[in-house]
Amino acid sequence: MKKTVAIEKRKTFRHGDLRNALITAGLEMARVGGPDAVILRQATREAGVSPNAAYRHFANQSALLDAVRSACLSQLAAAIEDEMKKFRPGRDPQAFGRKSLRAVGMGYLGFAMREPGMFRTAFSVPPPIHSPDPAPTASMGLNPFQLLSLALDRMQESGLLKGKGREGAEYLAWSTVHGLALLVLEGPLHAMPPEMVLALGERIVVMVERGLR
Amino acid sequence: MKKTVAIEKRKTFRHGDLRNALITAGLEMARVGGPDAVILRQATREAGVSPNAAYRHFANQSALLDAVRSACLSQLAAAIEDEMKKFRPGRDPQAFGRKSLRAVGMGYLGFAMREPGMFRTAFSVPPPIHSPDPAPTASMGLNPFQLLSLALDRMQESGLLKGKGREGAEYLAWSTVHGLALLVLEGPLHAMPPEMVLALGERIVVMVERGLR
DNA sequence: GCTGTGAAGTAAACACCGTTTACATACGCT
DNA sequence: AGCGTATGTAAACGGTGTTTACTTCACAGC
Repeated sequence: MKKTVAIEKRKTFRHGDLRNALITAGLEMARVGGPDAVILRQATREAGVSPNAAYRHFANQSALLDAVRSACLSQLAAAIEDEMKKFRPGRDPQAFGRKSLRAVGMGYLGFAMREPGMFRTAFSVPPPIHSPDPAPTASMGLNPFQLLSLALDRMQESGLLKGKGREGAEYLAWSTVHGLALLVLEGPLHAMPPEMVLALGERIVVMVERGLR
Repeated sequence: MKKTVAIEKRKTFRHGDLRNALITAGLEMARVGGPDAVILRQATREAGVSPNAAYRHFANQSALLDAVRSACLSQLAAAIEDEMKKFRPGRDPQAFGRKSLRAVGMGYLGFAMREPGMFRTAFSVPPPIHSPDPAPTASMGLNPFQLLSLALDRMQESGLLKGKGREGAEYLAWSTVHGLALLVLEGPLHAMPPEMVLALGERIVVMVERGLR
């Protein structure tokens, strides 16, 4: 059986948009098989191009993977945003803060379960630092880390988090959800049914909220 | 410069202990470079044996990696045990419970920082389930998960954890520390100085203890 | 003590991967 | 029109996992 609907041989010598085509192919491979599945030669094959053509657009396969990872991070951010947009400030600031934190946690975890390959790819190898993220694709333009910070800020503003509790709270909250996601995806919790995972997720967000203060 | 002190050509046709030799070589590769660095051919080379000889002892490279991962898990368990052995029951059961939980968390995190390659290997691909672990090397014969359960049991016995709080607490506590370890090892917290990581670790254990109840 | 049988090694090959070097094409600018 | 350069191709190299066919030798049973 042939993959990818048959690659029609293009007529033009130039591809026209090879760089994007490679990223798209890579993204799909990441979606299906995680970071180790993004194979440079395979991407060129799907783009209907010779293997080394890729090197006109990426220094090496690692650079391609970087681009794919960036795309994965964007999708994760978008998933979190979707979850956050369900709530508006309203008249109870504390409830808004809590709901924001919950949205980040569950959006994160939900994406990990819905798109394990992309999630694993997003966090495969070190993106040097979280500050200058070159892919703010999602509509708010914030990466997952910044979305979490936003939620924590809301909690602080509403008085749910006092001064000392706010410092570095990103790291604590993130660690918690990230850890659960990975234990479920590729750790010993692999066989746990999704509804139980989500229940754990709810509980873990509560634990963070209570434990941070 | 030659690696591994020069492989002396053995005189006997049989190697004698090839399986273990391959695991040992693989473990060292994992230590240095993580799961992706355990290369079957390289292992046979270091054992002074032809590449396909490995297939007399392992079905494929994945099977070799499984064995190496199992060894990594054992080392992690041993590191946690070392941390736990620093405390004995004493006359304050609650303090003992708290110290036990802290030992598990910090032992886990400390190993991750001291031996990133082994740690990443230990949790690379799914060990099907956590129950029938074929490598109880550490002296108590408990795997990391079981050591955590033990610590939580102590907290429960001492009254620090009431009935409902105890259920599934393993997953919550583990997620937290595991997440921090991975964010530090291969995530956006890559550049964080170790002392700050340890401080976060202390704080996270407190958060768990307080958040669980 | 001889033998034969099966476990444990070797040799050679295959397909696939990333990457490099040398060459071909055609786009777009002057 | 012509040319420079960005973008493609062809062919090759070394490394990987894996398979197939052959060789060696330790040891059990006569």
